[in-house]
Amino acid sequence: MPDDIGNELPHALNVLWGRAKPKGRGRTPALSLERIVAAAITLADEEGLAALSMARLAERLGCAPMSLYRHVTGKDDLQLFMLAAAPGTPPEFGTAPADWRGSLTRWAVELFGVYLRHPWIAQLANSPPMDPGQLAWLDAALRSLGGTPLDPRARFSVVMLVLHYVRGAAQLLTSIPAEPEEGADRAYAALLTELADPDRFPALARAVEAGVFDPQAGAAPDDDFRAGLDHLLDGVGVAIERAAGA
Amino acid sequence: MPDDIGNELPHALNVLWGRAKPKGRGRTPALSLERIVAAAITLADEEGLAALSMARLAERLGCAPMSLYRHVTGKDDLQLFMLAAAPGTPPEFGTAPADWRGSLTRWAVELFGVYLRHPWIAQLANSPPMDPGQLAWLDAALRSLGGTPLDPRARFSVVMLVLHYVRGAAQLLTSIPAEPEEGADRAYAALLTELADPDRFPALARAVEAGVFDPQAGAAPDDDFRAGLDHLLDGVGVAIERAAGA
DNA sequence: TACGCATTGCGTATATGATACGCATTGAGC
DNA sequence: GCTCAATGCGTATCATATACGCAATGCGTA
Repeated sequence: MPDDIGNELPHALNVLWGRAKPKGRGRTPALSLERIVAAAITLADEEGLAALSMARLAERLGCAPMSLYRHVTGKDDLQLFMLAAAPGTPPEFGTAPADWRGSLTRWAVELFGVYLRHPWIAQLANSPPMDPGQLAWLDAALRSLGGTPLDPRARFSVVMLVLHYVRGAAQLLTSIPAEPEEGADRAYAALLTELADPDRFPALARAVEAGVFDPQAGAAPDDDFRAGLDHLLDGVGVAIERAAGA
Repeated sequence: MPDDIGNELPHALNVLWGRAKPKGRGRTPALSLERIVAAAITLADEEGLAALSMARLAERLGCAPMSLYRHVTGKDDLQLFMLAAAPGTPPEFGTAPADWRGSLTRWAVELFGVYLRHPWIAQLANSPPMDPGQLAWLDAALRSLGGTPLDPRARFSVVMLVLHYVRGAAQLLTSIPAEPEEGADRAYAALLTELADPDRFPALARAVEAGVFDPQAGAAPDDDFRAGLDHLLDGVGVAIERAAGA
């Protein structure tokens, strides 16, 4: 790993990959990158990404806005750090687990939980993962397929498929307020009932009528997620059997 | 369809669903909602979502920034209009096409094209679709499954699965600059080669080594997309056969 | 034909936010 | 105790969204 890695890379990546300079003497830092990132994550979790401003973050940390810039080159940089830190560590399993489906399911469910806890991740992640945090998750997912006969390209394709599904499902779920809030908009289901004109949107109208959008009685909120995931993994199973037969 | 539909809804939705008031006399409008939305879409396409500001939009339209607010209540409103207009109309097929797989594939490929032409859609769409434009796409996808034995809930689940995949794949593709641009960062593949330490990320290192991230010689850019889509539809096929057998 | 007013266009002002720049502060090592 | 590097932060600037109200304008009507 040569040390000229990121001459043109965002500052955050250089730090995350351990190329921080060993600063010695000087004033004792009252702030630290870890504290800043942790506070930023908490703020985004509690009040949404739109509420995350340098000023409000500084307020929470009890420091002046400009103090943050000693640890972070800018807001983009901060957001990269947040993306790397928030997901935590992926589930552990060996290099070639016997039960690929169980492993990958666990991975997906845990990642789903991450997205639900930090909905802003989905709004932020526009660039491909390049930090150690996200690459660890990616590696874990690839490892879950280590015991299958799939070739590397197919494995990656499967992992991306699962990743996109997890992300999309979480984003959809967090964007729909579960209950008709006191003040604002009625429930999504009720709205669709009014808007889905059977002449204009026949299939949609039938779905609404069948109660697809009504909250399921006694169902866990991630039941729909699990059902879709199972469809998806059925397809992966087909590909695996095909590769095994070939 | 009662006319008190959207007392608490965003202004854009009321307009889109045809509840615009029949204004009569007055000064002849030099601006129109259509022109504003079209210009906003062009701007976002050409310079990215970040470059879309009311001031820059007004500049392009040759009007003062505040003039826009006569047609749109705010920037959020404008973005709703953009989301409704940009996708255009979905592919046409009957209520119960015989070839569900062909229909759904066509739908997915066309939607993929929409996302590639307008990458900002993926960054914007945080709320569930409620405008006629997006509901038309949703309806078309549901119709593609009209001839299958899947129940309504399963159909919706499948459509969401495809939608999430299309969105995620397009977002990933547009976020990676194909070639190492002159100025900035090297290609993603080269970067991963340096960062994927085999001890820390064994599965990822193996994938990199196998050339998963290298551009395929003589392959269309959407080949990877089609491959993933086929995996996905295999899973749908399994579900359909299961439902047919039951 | 001329007038009145509804409706649009826009100038001004304000609030919020990101961040460049440079000075003040402080504490570890000499 | 002194020095100086590194931190904390005050001030200023620029971009942006948008409230508010006046000015411009042309249709319906007298």
